[in-house]
Amino acid sequence: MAPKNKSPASQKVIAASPKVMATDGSSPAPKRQHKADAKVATAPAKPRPVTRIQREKQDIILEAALEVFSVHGFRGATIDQIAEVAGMSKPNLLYYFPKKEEIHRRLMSELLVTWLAPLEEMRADGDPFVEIRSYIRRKLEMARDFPRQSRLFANEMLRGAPHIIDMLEVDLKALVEEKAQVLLTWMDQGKISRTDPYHLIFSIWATTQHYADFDVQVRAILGKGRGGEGRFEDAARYLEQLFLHGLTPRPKG
Amino acid sequence: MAPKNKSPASQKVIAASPKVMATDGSSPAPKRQHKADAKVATAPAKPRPVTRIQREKQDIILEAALEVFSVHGFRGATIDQIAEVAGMSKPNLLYYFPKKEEIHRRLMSELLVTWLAPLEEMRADGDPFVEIRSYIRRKLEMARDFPRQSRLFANEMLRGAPHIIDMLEVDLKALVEEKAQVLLTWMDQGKISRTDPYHLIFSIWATTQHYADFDVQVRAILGKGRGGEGRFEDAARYLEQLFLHGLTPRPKG
DNA sequence: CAGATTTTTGACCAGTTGGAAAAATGTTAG
DNA sequence: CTAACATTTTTCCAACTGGTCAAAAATCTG
Repeated sequence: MAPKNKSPASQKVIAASPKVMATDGSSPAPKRQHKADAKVATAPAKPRPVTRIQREKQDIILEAALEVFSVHGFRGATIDQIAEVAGMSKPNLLYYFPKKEEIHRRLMSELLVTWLAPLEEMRADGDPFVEIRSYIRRKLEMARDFPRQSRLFANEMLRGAPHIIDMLEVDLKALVEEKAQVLLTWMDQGKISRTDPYHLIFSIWATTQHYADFDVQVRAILGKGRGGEGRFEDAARYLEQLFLHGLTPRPKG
Repeated sequence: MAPKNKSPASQKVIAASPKVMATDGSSPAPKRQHKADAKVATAPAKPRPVTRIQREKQDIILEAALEVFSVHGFRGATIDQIAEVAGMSKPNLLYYFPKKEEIHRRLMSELLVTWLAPLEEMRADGDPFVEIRSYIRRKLEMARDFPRQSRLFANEMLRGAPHIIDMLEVDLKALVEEKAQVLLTWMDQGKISRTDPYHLIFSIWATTQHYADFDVQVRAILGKGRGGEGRFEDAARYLEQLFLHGLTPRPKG
């Protein structure tokens, strides 16, 4: 496997998700305009000022924002903090993201995409146990490799998900319903134990993300000995046993 | 300007935990002193009123603080917000808790006690399945009845638990180690499947608290139909199956 | 290279924040 | 009733907040 993680690698995480550009449509055109310059009727020939520098700086900012937002939440984080982590002045940061909320929105929409990817990969035509096992693995790897994203997500949930509630109710719900259907099919076929597919998915989310969101607690309890890097391997083994053993249909006895 | 009563039921939540009174060093109410005996040289006796009113107001403040801290976290919450929810002016609130941090600290230390109680109740001399099942039930009930406490705890974890890391590494760790030992004994006796007791406990925490911390997500996915009050019953049934079925030792064959 | 454009910076602002001080208003024991 | 103490309110403040703006600096054009 790839027992590597750490900050430098995770740097690209968010940007490395060119999948869908969800509901954000922010044209970062920091074009300075005078009041007199009203919008032209049809502006199709809008030059895209997305220069190299702009993209780089935006990535740096988003990375810094991830660092701060994931710890303090939206309200608790300050632009100054983010700017400092990003190594630039506050006005300079605001040149790229005129609003604090905009940074967060970008982060959230990009996050959702990467966050749902593992579940999307669960194939109906695969072997149930292999698929579920792989899904758990992938989720656990994300908790290990991208803990900040996990915490960012958790922070948003705790607040009631004001910025992404729509996406949850539409995209996420649809995806989960689809996969729940897959699980139900497997159950009907007797391939896995009959149980509630929704709560099954919830429990996989909960158990895997726990190792990112409650990392401090996990470490504190496991201590120096077992709290090291190996804890994810232990967790993987345990969760596999919990879910697969639990799902194994037992011959009536 | 009428301070509006919020949820009267939830008002007493924290105070309603008469369990242990932990680490908060509220010494047994020193009566009011007259100046006569106040001037004793060796009197380190701080004037600690703790009148009835004080206790009432403090409870109101703590309740309001729970409401706000559990949503916005420590940094994101403001004293003004808390004061408004508590139905008093900011300076008035500061009269009872001179520091914002102090409110949070109180909340956290009281929380830890109630939060660990369910695990403490898991008896080594009981039937393993009954004990584990009861533990899961209790934790789930707490997620259902005291979701704000759960979120307060989660918020603290996400930040790295700066205010309670010590307690985690000492009290919590000791408790978990004790109970892990109990679980190991049961495993040795062949009463439950052999597995990692620490991660087993983690997974119970994760799955149960999920229904409080990620409540928005759960509701969004289950929709109006199954997202109602019944979701906790469904969750209880599911989790019971997951853990107990998963732990049932199967006759080898 | 000049000129145009993009990026960065420093000064600044209005509103919010945690908190201090003190005056004003209860409350209560004697 | 009244002094002593408890509580509340009013006023204030310095630091911080998200954000603006024009000018300076850097970069990109031809």
